[in-house]
Amino acid sequence: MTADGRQSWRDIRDQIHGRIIDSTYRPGEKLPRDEDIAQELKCARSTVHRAMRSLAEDGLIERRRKGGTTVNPDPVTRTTIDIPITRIDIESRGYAYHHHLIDTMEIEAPHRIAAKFGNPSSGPMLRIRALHLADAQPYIFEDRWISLRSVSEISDVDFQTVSANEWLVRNRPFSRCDVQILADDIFDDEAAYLEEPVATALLVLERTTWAGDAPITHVRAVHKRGYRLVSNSTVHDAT
Amino acid sequence: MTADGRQSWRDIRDQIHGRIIDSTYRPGEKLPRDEDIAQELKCARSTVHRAMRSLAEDGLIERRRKGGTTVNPDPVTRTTIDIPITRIDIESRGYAYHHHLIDTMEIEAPHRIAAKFGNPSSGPMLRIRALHLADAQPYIFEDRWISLRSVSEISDVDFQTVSANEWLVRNRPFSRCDVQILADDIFDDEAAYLEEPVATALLVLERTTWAGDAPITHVRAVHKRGYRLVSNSTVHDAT
DNA sequence: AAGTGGTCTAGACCACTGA
DNA sequence: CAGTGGTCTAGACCACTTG
Repeated sequence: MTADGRQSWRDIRDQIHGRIIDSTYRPGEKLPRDEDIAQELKCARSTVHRAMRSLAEDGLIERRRKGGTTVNPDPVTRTTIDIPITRIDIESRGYAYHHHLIDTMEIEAPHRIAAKFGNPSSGPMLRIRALHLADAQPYIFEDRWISLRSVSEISDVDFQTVSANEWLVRNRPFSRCDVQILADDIFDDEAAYLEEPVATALLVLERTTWAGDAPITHVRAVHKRGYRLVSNSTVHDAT
Repeated sequence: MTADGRQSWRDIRDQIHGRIIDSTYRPGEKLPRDEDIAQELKCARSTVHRAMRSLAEDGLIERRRKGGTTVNPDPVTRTTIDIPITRIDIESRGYAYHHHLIDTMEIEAPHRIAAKFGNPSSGPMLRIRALHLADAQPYIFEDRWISLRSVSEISDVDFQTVSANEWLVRNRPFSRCDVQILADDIFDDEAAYLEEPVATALLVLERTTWAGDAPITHVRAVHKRGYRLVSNSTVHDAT
């Protein structure tokens, strides 16, 4: 509620949310039109729209033109995670950052990598393997494939100075990004670089990015034992 | 661009984004006021606002009243993940779902659990341990603590019929949720329930939720080997 | 073809916060 | 206390989609 007695979109959201919780609007069911809700709750339609968008972003409802608004029958816990540039991650924890380039090569991507892009003919790629160190201790091992066709400037970058991770994040906007998180058995070489026993399962992030339909990069980042991904604390200031 | 030649907020967003990429607006630097950008790009201030909100949601810029808009000096890859109700997760993969309640008890939370809520005196809690099965195979082991003070109705729920997971998601809206993702060594009992060797590290999700300041639940969910968390594919339809 | 959500505009006022 | 972003309103029109 604002100072002059008008309803804020948060109020409207909370009221609609309340009706979903108390089953006034049941899972799978259709809500009234925005305009009708606006009239009932005495606010502008755009305010209802703002509230609805918030609920839709949280995955509680689904909206379709002409189809109307329906309550998601299977609510989810939606959380957002920030994956920082590795150097920043390490420095923000108070460690000294070092970056060790292991090797690079230009080859055709093997099928399992091309498949990540959903495109069997993804062309020649630059493969970069590198180790990120925190206070001289291994922290993240990364095995990266970069499309030479989509990112041709990459040949001019000196990866001794800047990590591929940082260069790409800063210079290559992507329009699509897939992230997968898993605990994986690590391979021989990964184990060696991270100084862990071979059989150990560690936290792995696999990330694939595209610009439009063009593949940019796929990276497998194997994290040091004990690493935790932490969600952005989403506070929905409940009244 | 809309049919009648007006700029859509996506156009505006892409133009501003472009200026961040090409260093017209540099990391850490201040952008012009919304109103000035609106004049320059010939659109309404609210359209600029809409574009700015999108960029802020993606973590590219930071906005403050009076302080203005600044380019985030350390961009991140922001991704959202949906954690479904476990029954839905299993069924949507085509397996038969079963739920096995292991045990429940009402006790004061130990310090390590109370600490998750940031509150040493979180009161008496209900601890529930349960196993979720997919086609009769162990899938997720969950060790859950529920605040009896905040969720008093919980005593009336029959956890043979509905899992605590599902009941809470459907009936207890939360205003804050912390999620942590890690690959953890599993404990003796967890290993036994999941039929994995004791030393194995598996994917673990720890979730803590509050309603306002009141703790609701903390759960540690240990996932079957091979489990992958997959991000919502964010498509930023690039032009 | 018609209905519903999505967006844009213009203007007013609020609320936070940095100087 | 003044400046900037945040929100609300009313109205018009667009665009998607379903019947």
